[in-house]
Amino acid sequence: MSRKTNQVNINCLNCQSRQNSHFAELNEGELHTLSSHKSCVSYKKGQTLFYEGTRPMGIFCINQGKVKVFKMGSNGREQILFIAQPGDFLGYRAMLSEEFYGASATVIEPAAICFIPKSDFVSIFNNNPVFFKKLMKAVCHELGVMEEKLTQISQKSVRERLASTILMLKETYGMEGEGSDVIDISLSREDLANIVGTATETVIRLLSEFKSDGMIALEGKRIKVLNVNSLAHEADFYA
Amino acid sequence: MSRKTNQVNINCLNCQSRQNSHFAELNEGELHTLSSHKSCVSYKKGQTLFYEGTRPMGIFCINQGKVKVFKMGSNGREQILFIAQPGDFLGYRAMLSEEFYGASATVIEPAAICFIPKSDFVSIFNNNPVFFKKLMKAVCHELGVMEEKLTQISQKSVRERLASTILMLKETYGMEGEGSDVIDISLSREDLANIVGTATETVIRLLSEFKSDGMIALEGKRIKVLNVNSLAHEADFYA
DNA sequence: CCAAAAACATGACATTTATCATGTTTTTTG
DNA sequence: CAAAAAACATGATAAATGTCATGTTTTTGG
Repeated sequence: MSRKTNQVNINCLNCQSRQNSHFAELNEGELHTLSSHKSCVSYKKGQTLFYEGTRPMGIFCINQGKVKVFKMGSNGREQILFIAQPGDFLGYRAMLSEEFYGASATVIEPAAICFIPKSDFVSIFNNNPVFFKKLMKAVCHELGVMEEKLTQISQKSVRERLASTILMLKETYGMEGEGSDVIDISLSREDLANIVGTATETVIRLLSEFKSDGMIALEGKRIKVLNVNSLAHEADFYA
Repeated sequence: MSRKTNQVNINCLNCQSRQNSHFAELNEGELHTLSSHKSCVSYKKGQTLFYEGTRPMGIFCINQGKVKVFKMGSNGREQILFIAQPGDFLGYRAMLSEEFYGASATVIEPAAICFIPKSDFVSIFNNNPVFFKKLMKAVCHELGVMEEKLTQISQKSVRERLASTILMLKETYGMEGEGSDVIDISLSREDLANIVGTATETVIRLLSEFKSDGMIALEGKRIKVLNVNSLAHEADFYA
């Protein structure tokens, strides 16, 4: 029985992660529909939820852990589009546009993730226009975010983008209270490079520079932000 | 009366451009709603429909002409997100996510464009779930396209992106039948650079190279595609 | 717990691409 | 139509970044 994935028992009704998700305001009946055919599984780092080019069969709802969503370029390098965390769900974009997955999703921190078949998900929003509108609003927002990323990557230097990415990671994955300046996410230098859109060596070099300049500290592979202002300056939030 | 814009009379019911738009399948009553408070205006090259950072009040429906949608970077260079043509409508993304415009829209070829107030547009999809779903599908598709663009701009060289852009422009704006290899859109070298995400001089230089290599011909500022295969090769559709 | 693999780090170097300068051609407009 | 402005074009140069090579450290798996 050396299975890599294992069933886990997660109840939508009292799922903590649901509070931060688009599912937050569903009623009991709808939650029951969601649960009726779902399967919940624990994943190890490195396991893949779905691959670019395959057909979506439902959505992945993240209860615990982190997942990178990325496209593979012809040079074999990944471009990470975003990093999903508990409360996010994945795969609905391709499902709603009735296309194959445009990206792959791989676990980067040990995760518990539920899979909800397409039909159940569809029946929720078919019967709940308010939910569907919230979903629409979310997708539209996402599109705006992606347009902003495109502009950044096109116009800013790697140095600026790295500084900006570090600040974003701190905001999004920084810990609460004490140690809130430590970026609490296990990202390899390669993954970081694939967010920024550059070579791994370049990220390593620039991190060293930022460290010499006292803007960050490197605790193993964790990054601690020491000086938000000068990082923001590097990120060209003014110039 | 030296007004730069002039009213024009466009009837949604027999609007040719509507056939290629998301409005294609609306019924007569819905078209009447659309028309009830709309205003239709002709625009000259260079006029701006809306500015990044302002509040959307409705949607712009393009009857004739072409419009570039772009974000302004801190360096003052534009990043063109896409070029809208008859049948497209603009501004609904920000409206649906209830945000300010994330981009500006400026006419690049003489245009006739209708403005439909938010309330009329909203009432259409509030009463027509099928239409709303089509809209959702379109936004999701757009998001996929934008993710693809992000990956391209992050991973491909300027040369590859220019070749790829030329092929895309030919597909999208090439003329019908005779002369289908001429890109029928009035784009300055600067605009082209702002699509590709590079400096104007670089585009000019690369166009010269492509010309020397017999892949394109330059007829004034128009680009004629001579060899699709070698352009596709430059665009790295294989390697 | 040890060997193997992966990740991290740094140097040397080549290449791409941006920037600046300058001149020509085309387009716009009074 | 002529002057002015904008767009196009090309050269010279510098800076940013990718690539390759190599060594060290950390992590992983049997």
